[in-house]
Amino acid sequence: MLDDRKLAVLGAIVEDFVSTMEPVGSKSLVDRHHLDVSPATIRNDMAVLEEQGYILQPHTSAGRIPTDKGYRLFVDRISGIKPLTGAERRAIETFLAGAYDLDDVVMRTVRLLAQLTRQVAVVQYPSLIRSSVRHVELVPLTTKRLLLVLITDTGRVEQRAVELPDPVEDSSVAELRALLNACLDGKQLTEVATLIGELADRIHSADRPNATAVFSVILESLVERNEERVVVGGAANLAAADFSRGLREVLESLEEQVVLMRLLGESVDEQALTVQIGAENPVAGLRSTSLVSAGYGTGDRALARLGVLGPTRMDYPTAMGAVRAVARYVGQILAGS
Amino acid sequence: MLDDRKLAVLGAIVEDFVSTMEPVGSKSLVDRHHLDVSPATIRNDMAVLEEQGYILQPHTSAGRIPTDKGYRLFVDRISGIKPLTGAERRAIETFLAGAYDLDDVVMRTVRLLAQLTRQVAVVQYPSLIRSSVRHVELVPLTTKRLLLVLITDTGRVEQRAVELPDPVEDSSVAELRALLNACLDGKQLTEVATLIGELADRIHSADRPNATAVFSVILESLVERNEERVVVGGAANLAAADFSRGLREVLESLEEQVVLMRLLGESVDEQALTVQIGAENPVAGLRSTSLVSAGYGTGDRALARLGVLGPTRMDYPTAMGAVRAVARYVGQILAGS
DNA sequence: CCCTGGCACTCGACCGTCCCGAGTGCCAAT
DNA sequence: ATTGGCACTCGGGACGGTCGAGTGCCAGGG
Repeated sequence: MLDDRKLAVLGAIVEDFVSTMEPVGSKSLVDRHHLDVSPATIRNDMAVLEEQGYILQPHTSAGRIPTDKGYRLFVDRISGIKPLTGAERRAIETFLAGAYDLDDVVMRTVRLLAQLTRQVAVVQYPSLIRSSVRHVELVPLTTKRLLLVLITDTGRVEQRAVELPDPVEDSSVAELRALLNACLDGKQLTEVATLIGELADRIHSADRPNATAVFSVILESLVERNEERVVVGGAANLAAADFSRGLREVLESLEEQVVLMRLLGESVDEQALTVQIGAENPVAGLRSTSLVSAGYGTGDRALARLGVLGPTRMDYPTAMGAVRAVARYVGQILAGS
Repeated sequence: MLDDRKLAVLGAIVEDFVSTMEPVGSKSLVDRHHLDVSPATIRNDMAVLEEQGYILQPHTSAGRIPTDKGYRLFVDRISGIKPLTGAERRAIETFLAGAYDLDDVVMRTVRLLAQLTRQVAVVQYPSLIRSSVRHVELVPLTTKRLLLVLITDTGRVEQRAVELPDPVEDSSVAELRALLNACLDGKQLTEVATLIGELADRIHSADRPNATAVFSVILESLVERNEERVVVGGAANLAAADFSRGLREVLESLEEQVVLMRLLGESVDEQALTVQIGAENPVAGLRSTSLVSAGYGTGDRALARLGVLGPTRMDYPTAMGAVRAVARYVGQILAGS
């Protein structure tokens, strides 16, 4: 029911609208893209496309603009993924290779994506849940206060203060630290909860109040850190794509970690490149934006997601190319360090 | 040369313009504020004020708007600092009291300031330089890699990976850790550089390559971390105050840590409440914005600065009140923890 | 000397009108 | 199925007139 040519017409409309930001008419279509038919034919095709809901005209007797459904079809069946240029690949490589830190990797990735796509970049920290313990450290701050440092194999470091019910001596802190490391080292974070449960029974009753304080903080870190961090960058790019009124709404959404998690969290276990267009995404304030995202991680399991957010009228092929490439490189960097 | 009434007129102009965002004329002034003179008199005063550069008219035969110089005079001599309401004080207190972490304090402070003033909030992390060492921790990750954790008395935790030239055993790591803590504990960070210099001589020659690697990372952390972190929040509030074209510029500036440091760094050792208006501030992209900032810290020394950034036409008395109050509370929280 | 009322003037904002042109839908012809 | 022709629609820009807020100036009065 949708002709090859009609698809081509839709593709052309999307491309023209993305680059000019103006409704596109039958005349301008035929000479910009060398379709070998007359404007009248295009008009007929357009009428069909409109009837099916892929495009619409903002006012009578104006050009057409794609609807969300139109972009969806464009992404799924018409456009490809535009690979990066060699120069861009090299830029990514050198820029990311300079990172010395997980924080630094994430920060650089955000900047990179934002600059590459001229959109807003969002990068989620590698999920705690999917990684494993590399080391647990307990540092006495005062006699009634410890600092708990949890280091994962992805290089992420979580630190939390622990308030102790009883004063404690350095020797028993060392003991607890040794115990924790012996028990947790190398284990998946998902196992930690049960392991700690078993551990609790083996503590001398005198030390038990303090130990349980530490344990509960560890558990808190794991549960509550379901609110994983998402870093945003390149918000300035929103100013260029004028959402006249919606801009405030979008900026507000971008400042809410919870909202960002919901946005990215939709398909967290998929490694795949995903596009959420306009109203498809779960956040109300972002109904006029699209998200192109991909999972990244070491090997084949996805640790987290990253992507770019822009107006629905964004350059999908380019954005998809950039996101896919960056996700791969970040995965390599993480695996290599 | 500037009459009491002329000052009052300027004040009234600023207030009206801030609240209505429209040029204000002589007529509307006299009945909004009950000045007991005729519009004609006001007009004469306005002519003088304009001649002196405190106000200007955007087009002939329109109302007047304040210049940067006008706002400056307003802040310095006319307006006071508007104290917060009781409800606001309580809100600050309860909101900040819930923080369990330095990161959390900073995050909450940013949100608080942004919400209180409906402007963009900027909060600088407590300066490393001005704080002292509470603990140094070395954690072996592999035999050729350590994690260095540096904890300060303000609760700030810096972590850095150290690549070692030679493989190392746990025992010698423990030794080095003990040595570092014995030497550095409780010392001001400013002294650390010299202390480490002395320490280097006391190392067995076999361990020296590894030790110097650790030392150099410590020193790096101190020097390079002159780029202190600044956290920004409430950027959505910029959308309300329409900088039609400048918005992109402003958002870009807010994403550059270096720029923010320059902005706040102007007067870092002053505890005082400071207002930088329009072109007074050192950042080119922020020529149409003002910054109200104050130092905060424990006791009488300022650890860092926090403040709000908004269009030059902002409500200075309220902003100043909020910034001053929040700075005080944050200082208390930091001292108390 | 400072304030005031009056007056002529300016100019931006608003509104209605008009016109143009891009773009459409429909239809008959190929 | 495609095409050329044709009448139609409607948004946007140009033009012009009115309105009113606001100004500067000046002469008169406390």
